[in-house]
Amino acid sequence: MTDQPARAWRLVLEHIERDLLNGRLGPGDRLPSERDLATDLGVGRSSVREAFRVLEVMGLIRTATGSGPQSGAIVIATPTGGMSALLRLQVAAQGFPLDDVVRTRLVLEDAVFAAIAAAPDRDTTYAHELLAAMDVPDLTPSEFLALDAQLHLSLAEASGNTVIAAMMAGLRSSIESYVQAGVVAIPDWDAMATRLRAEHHALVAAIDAADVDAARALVHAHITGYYTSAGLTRDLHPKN
Amino acid sequence: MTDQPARAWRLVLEHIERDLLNGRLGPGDRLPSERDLATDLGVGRSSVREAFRVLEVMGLIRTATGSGPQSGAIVIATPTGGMSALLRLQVAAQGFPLDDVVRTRLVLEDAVFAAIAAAPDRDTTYAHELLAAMDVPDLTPSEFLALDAQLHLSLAEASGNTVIAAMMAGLRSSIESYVQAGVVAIPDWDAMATRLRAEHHALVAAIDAADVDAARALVHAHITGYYTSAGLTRDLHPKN
DNA sequence: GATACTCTGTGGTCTGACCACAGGAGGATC
DNA sequence: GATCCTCCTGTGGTCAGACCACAGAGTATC
Repeated sequence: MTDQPARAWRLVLEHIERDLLNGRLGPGDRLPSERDLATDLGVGRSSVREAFRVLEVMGLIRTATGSGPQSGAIVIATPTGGMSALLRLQVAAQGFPLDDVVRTRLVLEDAVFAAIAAAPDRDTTYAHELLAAMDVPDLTPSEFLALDAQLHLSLAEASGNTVIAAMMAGLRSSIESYVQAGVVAIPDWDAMATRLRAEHHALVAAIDAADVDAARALVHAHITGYYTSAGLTRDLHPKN
Repeated sequence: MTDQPARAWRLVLEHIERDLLNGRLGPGDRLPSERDLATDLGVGRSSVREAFRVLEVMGLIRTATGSGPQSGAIVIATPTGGMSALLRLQVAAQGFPLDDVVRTRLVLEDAVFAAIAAAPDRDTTYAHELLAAMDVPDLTPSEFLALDAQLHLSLAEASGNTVIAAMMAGLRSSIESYVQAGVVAIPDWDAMATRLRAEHHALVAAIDAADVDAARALVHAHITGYYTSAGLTRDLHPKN
């Protein structure tokens, strides 16, 4: 792609990516030890470690000390963590405006609900459990919002698209601190919680009824309503 | 968030994220030197470097040697690169199935076209230039596909949503190697190129005419058509 | 046979040492 | 005084070596 200056850690990264791409390395496999890889590639161990760190934060590998088959660096390919870290940092560094994050969430949520509602074998038992958990009174805003996030995330995962699920998780975590901070801007939290509960119930009901259009309209109102109330976004365009 | 074991490089990462979040650090700002940060945080320089590497790959900072105001680590917040790296590696490690990537691209492309077509002040001059460039005969598949990617990406950027644009760029780059490899599976490349050209022209025309529905239908057919022809995906669900 | 010990290899970290490089400070030159 | 050149400083990039904590396998002991 873009010609990068030949840095040692990039060499390592490219080497591993190549092994991944042609199947020499796959989920569950163990990478060579840092020392071995360093000597094999003719770089220092610190350079290997820098590459490993990138892979770890991106959710590609997990590292463990000690000996045995579970030690060392192992390919795991857990996309959620990496996506969360990336989006969180980019939002923090103002690479992504909050409005765009919310708008994107709207787009993806839309697709999620459409996919679930249209799926013949949708299973919403977990969603119903979360709904019940959120109906418990006297939840703190933090607890409520955590369950809220879990509900939306579980639906995203239920849609069957791992990429969208990971992106949703990332988007959510990227604005989490802002959402938490926005609670104070909501004059009557109890009223807001009641409203969100009702909207969630309606949302899941629409899914159960396979009513795609209703689900879309509901989720749109649901999300925009909360963010504008919390003072996090300006008015969002009707579409996208 | 998830309780991580206290690792030195994580400490650095969290420190920088905190500075980013509360505004002590912003785009264009220079980070302390690696040595200073190391002594300030009470960690080794190698740990600082590991954190910097993560930030660099994620597109948060850029580093430069030498002295002066342009040297050192500078916050840039360029999301595209990081998103591309993340998605590319995750696809390579089979964390993201190819089908999900294509499906997600469909969802986002859909939103892009809807947003552009609905925008009152859309400017498609660059898109038209790219269309003209693609009309040049005797382009190699590689050149053609590169222009194709550029066209779609430019439209995503024109939609005004930086998050979606970055995601589109990432999705594209994550499957680039597969797309290139899939060319050989296409029996008559010239016919395919002709078809893609026609579809692109129709797509941009729909945008110019502000015909959202037509644009959506066209982009859907456009993308699914290519990927199935290249043998990259099974049949994709009609929605999502 | 069960238990306790040692030994090995792993990542995690720190330190110190170079290198190449870019830019500024200061002197030499005109 | 203005210009050019040189040296010096501080930067990231890299490597080598040294510890540490840890987990597991192998071994000795009871």
